Amino acid sequence: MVQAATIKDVAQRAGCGVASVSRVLNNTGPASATMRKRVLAAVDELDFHFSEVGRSLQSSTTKTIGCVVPSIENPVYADAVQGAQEVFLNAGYQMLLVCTNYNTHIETRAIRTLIAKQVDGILLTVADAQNSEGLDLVRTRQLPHSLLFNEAPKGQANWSVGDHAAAASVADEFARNHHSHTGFLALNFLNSDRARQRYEGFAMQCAKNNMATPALLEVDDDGLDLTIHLKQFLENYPNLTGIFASNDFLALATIRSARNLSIDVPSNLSIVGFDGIKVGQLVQPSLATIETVPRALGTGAGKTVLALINGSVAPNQLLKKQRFSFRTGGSLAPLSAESKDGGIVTAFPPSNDLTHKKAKIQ
Amino acid sequence: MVQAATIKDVAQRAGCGVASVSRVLNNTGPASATMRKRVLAAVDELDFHFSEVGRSLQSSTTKTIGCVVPSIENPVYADAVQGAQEVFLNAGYQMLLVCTNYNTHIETRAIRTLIAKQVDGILLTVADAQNSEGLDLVRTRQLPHSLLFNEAPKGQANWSVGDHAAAASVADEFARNHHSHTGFLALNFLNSDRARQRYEGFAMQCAKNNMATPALLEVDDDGLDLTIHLKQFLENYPNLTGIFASNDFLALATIRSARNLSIDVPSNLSIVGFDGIKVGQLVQPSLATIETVPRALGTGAGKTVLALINGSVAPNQLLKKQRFSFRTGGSLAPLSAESKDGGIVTAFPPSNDLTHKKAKIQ
DNA sequence: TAGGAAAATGGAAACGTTTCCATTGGGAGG
DNA sequence: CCTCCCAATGGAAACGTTTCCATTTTCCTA
Repeated sequence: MVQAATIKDVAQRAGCGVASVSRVLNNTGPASATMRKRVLAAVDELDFHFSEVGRSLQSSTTKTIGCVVPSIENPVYADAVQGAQEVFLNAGYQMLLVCTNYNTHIETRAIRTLIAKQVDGILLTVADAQNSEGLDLVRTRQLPHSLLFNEAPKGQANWSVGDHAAAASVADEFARNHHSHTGFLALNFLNSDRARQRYEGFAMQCAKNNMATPALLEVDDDGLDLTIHLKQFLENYPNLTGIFASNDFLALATIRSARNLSIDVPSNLSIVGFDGIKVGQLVQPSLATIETVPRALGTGAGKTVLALINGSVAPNQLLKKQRFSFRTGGSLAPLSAESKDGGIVTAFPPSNDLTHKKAKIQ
Repeated sequence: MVQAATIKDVAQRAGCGVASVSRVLNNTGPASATMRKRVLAAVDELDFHFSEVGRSLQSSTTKTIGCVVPSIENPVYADAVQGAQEVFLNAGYQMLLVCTNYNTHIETRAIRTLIAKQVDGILLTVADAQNSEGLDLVRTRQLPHSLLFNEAPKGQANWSVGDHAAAASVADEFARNHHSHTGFLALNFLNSDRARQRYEGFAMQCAKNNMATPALLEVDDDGLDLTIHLKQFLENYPNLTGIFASNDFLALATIRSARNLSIDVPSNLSIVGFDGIKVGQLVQPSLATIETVPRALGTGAGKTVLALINGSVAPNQLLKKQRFSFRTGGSLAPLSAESKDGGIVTAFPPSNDLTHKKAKIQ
């Protein structure tokens, strides 16, 4: 690490005081033409650049914004993060990124560190917005911030999908296609308020549509092979004709597992995903899903934080209808009369056990 | 923004000098039991936390590492970034992330800013490692750094796939399957040294295998609809039986476009991708591709930078064979004898065939 | 040419740490 | 009881900026 020149070196070289250097370089306050020339020359010779650390200490602003998300391996978060990052960069800010892996302990510690680093603002997706130590810290310091993907209580800044309503619309689509026995497939159900809201929205709307309460299947890793889980799930719930997967990867993995089990999608089983990732449109059958706009959420939340920082007016939140939409796809088809009276059930003989107990499969 | 307490406030409250506070809190130097108690009490009452900015200024270390990549919308980079980020976090460092969108101007500016912020190290994927202003800056400052995905000249730190060799192995696979007329499909060909290296490695090995020089098709946006491009490409090169796409998304998009054109993959056209993204295994036909280990590259490069920072020994680079491997998949099939003597050529008539009749296009 | 206002300039304090060094106080050994 | 030593403690400098304010210089005008 070669030692960088400081403003003192420049002053010495230019034969002036540090104040003059600062004034010239920042164009603040008066300076004679000769002084300008001398300072600029010295800067050039020494390849001087300001130390942002010194500046931050003096100005108590770091031009840095924190961003906390569960994981950018999920393209939804990745897109949002990238969108926010671009907004920040254009405004002269840089972004400190932390991925928490849905671990609240990491989440809290990360937020603490970001505060200690004196970020000017913070963007965050927490595991549970109702109960987040880190979020409380941010709030009590009144640090400019916006939630991302999490819904916030009363008028607090947040950019979210509207998981409850979106999931409800999936129930409506199943109803429109005459499915009445459905399942909900979740990953990280315990660690994410979004997954829970999706389940609740879905279940609520199923009830409204006089459909059966959806059966719940939790999986705890996103390994690709759901085949065994799916087989067991379908054995436990032989009437099932549709599955709502809480994200598109799960949905695609389910389709593939169904293929392994020789269950045709959609004629024997309909699948709907959530998120609207790009590949969903490339595959065969194409994936019916909730299409979301993660990038727009990211840029929106980014702009909100910037507005909070410099006291300008925040951009409008997205209207409800712009936040998600149902995307039709080949993985969801109307339930045929044939299927209804047993077409697929032959493969999964009805069991006597009609109770909807939770199918938690390790 | 509520004003945070400083070490002076703590000292005042505890009725001691700031030096004592520092000693107690950092466990450096002696302190009496009563002093300890008083300081700790004051810290508690004021909810004091050190300002990392003040610390950085004094210690000239920021516990921050920069990371510059083209885009985390690409899961390959996202995985690598996340891996590195975890390594950093475990070592007590945080990560400043910048996405350049393959724009060298942004790349250079970002690196400049990171240096001004006095990051302790930097991880970077540049557009062209042979000619990168930003990389030069990093090198002349002797800032601890590692390249990621870029290959570096002579013993400089880098964690890369080995694009040339990997692409060569694709040529070998095509040869093994009796394909001799192939195409190379590239995105960002002009902006990425990786894409060029892949093409070169592929072309070189094609030549070694006595295959035709691969036809090159560049596309300039990653919109999903390659159909028109593909149609034209196949018309221009009617003998083509295999396409090597420079990443898996392009490969999947190509398969889908082929489907639109009623060209069956793999019986009429074989496709091989690059990267080995997860969904490649979920789709039908599964994607033959070069499987890479982006996460391992990210963690490796992260550890290398940390080692460079604290002078310890860097982890071993991955051996060549561990960096990539060919993953077989349903999208690549042997060219059948039938096809060879005209079976598929009906769909792709030789240039002397005037009919140019293709199976149901568009 | 003297006077004065405006322009130019530099010194120093402040931001929040750590650490060097000097000072204080207490206890043990003579 | 006096020394001496060591533990404990606090003051102050240093890190790299910005900015206030006092001082010097310049340049007009009377």
